[in-house]
Amino acid sequence: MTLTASTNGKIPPRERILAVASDLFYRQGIRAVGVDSIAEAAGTNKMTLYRHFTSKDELVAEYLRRLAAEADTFWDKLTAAHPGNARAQLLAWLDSMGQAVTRHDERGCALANAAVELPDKEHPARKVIEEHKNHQRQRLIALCRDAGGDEPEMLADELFLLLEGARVCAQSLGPDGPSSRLGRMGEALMAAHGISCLR
Amino acid sequence: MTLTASTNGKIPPRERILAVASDLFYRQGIRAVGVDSIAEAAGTNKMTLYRHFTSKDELVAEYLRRLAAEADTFWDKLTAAHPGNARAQLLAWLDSMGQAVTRHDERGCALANAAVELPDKEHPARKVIEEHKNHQRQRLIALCRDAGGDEPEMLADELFLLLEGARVCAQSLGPDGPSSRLGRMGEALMAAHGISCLR
DNA sequence: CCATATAGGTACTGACCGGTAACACCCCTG
DNA sequence: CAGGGGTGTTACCGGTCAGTACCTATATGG
Repeated sequence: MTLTASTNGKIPPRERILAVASDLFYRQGIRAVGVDSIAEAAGTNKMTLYRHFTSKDELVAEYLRRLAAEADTFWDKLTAAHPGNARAQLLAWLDSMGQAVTRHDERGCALANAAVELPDKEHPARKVIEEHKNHQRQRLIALCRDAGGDEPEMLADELFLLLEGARVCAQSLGPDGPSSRLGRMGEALMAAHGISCLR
Repeated sequence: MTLTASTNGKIPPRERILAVASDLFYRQGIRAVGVDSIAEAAGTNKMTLYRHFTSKDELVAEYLRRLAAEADTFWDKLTAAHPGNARAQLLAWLDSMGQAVTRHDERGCALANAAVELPDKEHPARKVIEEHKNHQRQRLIALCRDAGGDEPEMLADELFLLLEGARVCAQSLGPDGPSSRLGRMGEALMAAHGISCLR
């Protein structure tokens, strides 16, 4: 029926639902997407959806859990690509973020967006968001420390906030606004903390 | 009936509706708040609401317009408080933002949050958001230029993204996370661009 | 070949959504 | 006093929300 239903080869419904939900939640917003439309776009129905997820809130939490895991895998790849070279890892991370932020379909960090959409502290997604953001921050701090600059925690938080800002800014001023300068800003900050950015 | 209805002295319904809507939209999110609950909390009813606002979308746009105007007034006061002294204005701005970001009821920038909640480019709120963010950025650029640092546009965008990041980060990691360091980060950036931060 | 598990289909619930129609009211002004 | 604009009240519209009951179809594995 729907576009995505054609990719229904042997992928089990749970995966199809999650894939479709991820796309819709990210592009249109969590509250804007109903479970009916998710089920339909996944080429299944609401009953099957509720057999795999106890509630929409749980589906949202799982959607965010997947993204958090993907982000973590991305960090692992970054580490493996420049083994033992924290400075190179940091530069590669910055470069990737700079590119991601200027993509035209960029709608910011799905986790951060979810935090905006779901202010209720009891929502199951809140724990996922908080833990992931904390985890990312800690990895960044460790990276800055290993890269050998002074005040590594300060540098890490600067880069963290800068990225967070660039991703949200891209949604209001577009990918060609201040967000497009994220890479250069990050390098300037690294330099200011005594980490060379020469390749 | 409701708490806010007690402040119903001589304030016309349009103002009451806007005040209540601002509070609810900001705290709970735009999509999470229905027009019925706004009308009820404003001590009036849906009909009166629709006599003053053609649609919920228009009410949302007006809510954001008010906030944008308030922010502009705040800038004007800042300018008047330190006439002719751009450096002092910049420091005062930074100080205010640092304080705002660590407030416990902080839920970030209402305009930026609205951009997250309303991805539809046709929504009347989008224009308000885009214009306001652009305007704020330009004011910040002018201020950095007047303060006499080198690369004023770069500094302004750095501060801009840092603030945007701090406000969104406060929603995931709380007011005591990286956001609490906004002030010091901003001063470091100013110093890096050759603007003294001594009082 | 049968049993069980998983998936699809349909129809439904009760609540809420944004938005409107019709009518009574009250206060201010002419 | 008459009139009218702004307000309040109630009931309603069609649509959508999250979530469920019940039944059928298919596929897999003993």
